[in-house]
Amino acid sequence: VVSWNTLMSAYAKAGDMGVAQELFDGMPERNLVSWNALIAGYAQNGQSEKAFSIFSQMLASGARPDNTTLLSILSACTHAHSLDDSMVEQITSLARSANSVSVSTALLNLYAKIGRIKEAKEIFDRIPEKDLVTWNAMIAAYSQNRRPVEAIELFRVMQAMGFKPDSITMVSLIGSCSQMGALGLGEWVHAYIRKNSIELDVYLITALIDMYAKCGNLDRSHLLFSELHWKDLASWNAMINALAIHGKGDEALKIFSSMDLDGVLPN
RNA sequence: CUCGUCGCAGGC
Repeated sequence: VVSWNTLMSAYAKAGDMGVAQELFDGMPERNLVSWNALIAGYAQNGQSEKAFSIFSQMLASGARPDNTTLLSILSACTHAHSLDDSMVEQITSLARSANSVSVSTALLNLYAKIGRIKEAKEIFDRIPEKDLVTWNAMIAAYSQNRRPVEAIELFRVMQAMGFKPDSITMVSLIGSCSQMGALGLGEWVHAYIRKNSIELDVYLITALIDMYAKCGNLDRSHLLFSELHWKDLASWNAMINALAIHGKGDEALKIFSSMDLDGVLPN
């Protein structure tokens, strides 16, 4: 079984769900991990509907879902294009009774993605042993729902409780500063990043490029962009948008035409 | 052997 599971999840990770499904169907025996690997595969490949239908088959077969199953299903819900309310209620009631930090964090994230921020915060408050991922998820929830003030307030609480933030925390904070047009605060966060040697990855640099542009400091955006060596689609878009905001359409077009020289295709 | 958190733009 273990070898079949390993093989199946290798195909799932490679995005070949056709083969993964065939392996699952042809297995001499299945265990919980087999179900979990198949569901996780569909969830990770954006085929949420398939993940749900395998999940129902799993329940019908008498297998008991564990926390890993719930995490994959919650992830499928979070990335689904459309969700009916009865599905959400069913999954969330299962997830609420799981009493696990990771399941609660995934549930919090689902509520946030569907705009039910109040419920997300309730889940967050009830998690006794919050870890870094939990804090990051809630701060991101506020940032993504355009509630920058609450995001920053929660970061203060996180600090007061002695948690060390990472680059993911910083991306949400910088995003909040962009939304508020708060240059001073943005510069403070940038200084905090340097002082605490937080890793500057593409995500964080892109957030900084966007923040400086939206807060009126285009030169800093330019500088960060030129120092960024592995630019991806989002970082190019951020820089093009930065120039556009400042009325520099000609420069934006120039940057746009150098994208393909860098091997990135515009969207 | 399977699992939770992050950026730009666009669409609506």
